[in-house]
Amino acid sequence: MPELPEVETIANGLNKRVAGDVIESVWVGSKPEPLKSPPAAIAHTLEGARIQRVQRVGKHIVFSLTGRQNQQSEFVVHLGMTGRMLVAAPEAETPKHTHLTARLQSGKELRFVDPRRFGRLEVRDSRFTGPGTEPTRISADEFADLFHRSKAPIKAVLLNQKFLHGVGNIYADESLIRAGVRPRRRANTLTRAELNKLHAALQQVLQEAIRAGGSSVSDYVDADGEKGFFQFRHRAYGREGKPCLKCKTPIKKITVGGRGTHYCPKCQK
DNA sequence: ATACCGACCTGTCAGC
DNA sequence: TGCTGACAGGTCGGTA
Repeated sequence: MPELPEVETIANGLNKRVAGDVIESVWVGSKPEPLKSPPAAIAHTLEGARIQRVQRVGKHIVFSLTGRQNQQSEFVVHLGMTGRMLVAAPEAETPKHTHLTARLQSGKELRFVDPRRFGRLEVRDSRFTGPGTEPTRISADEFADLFHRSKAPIKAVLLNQKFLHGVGNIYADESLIRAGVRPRRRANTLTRAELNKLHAALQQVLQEAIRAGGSSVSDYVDADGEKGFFQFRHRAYGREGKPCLKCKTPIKKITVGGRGTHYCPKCQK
């Protein structure tokens, strides 16, 4: 489901609602799939801990915790395709596919729900910095350095979290159409001017999407149950057959790196 | 080293 | 109405 702007929106929403709260008790579902840490370790780290703050790192939600003995730890959540972190009243019905619930001192309940179980939960005592570089902060020079050597299609490189973390299928397509670059172009064939354009386009798209609260494709909602509205500003993603907003040429859909990929055959070179 | 491809899961929707 | 298959915002590990 969620890429950088959606995760950022969710993390900010969670931060507003649970920062400062204390986790009193934790229930972890028995299915091992969504867990990267053993259930007992998750429960042990979370119970009694105070949530200092909630932030986004790449596509991950990071809860910074202080334990009973003042020890620092982190609870790292990856939502996969369909994961959700919800803050609910305890009496609210528990949704299907709930894998973790945490009772908070304030009376609220934090819930992790994930039908497809592609999400991951992990506790750790060292700081999580993510697999790659933050696309929102990278400079044009660093950006060019990162990409100019790879022979993979530029879209595949944008999706590779070890380079930039946080960019997913929607924002890869949206930044490429804004930069006028075809998704199948080998990264090392992009000129410096094109890389600069792509760098600017990506940062602009991410910023706009964050301001819009993310893209709600199908059923995405943030921590408050609010939909984002960046989907109305998509130029490529989900617009197969519809006219390009610039030149009216129908948007094409192909597969790149195994992912559905949308682009304008005329505007993108 | 690099790059495809299936696997991991469930839900939804289009087509028959 | 109901079945089947394709597809979905992500990542990992295997194979060529």
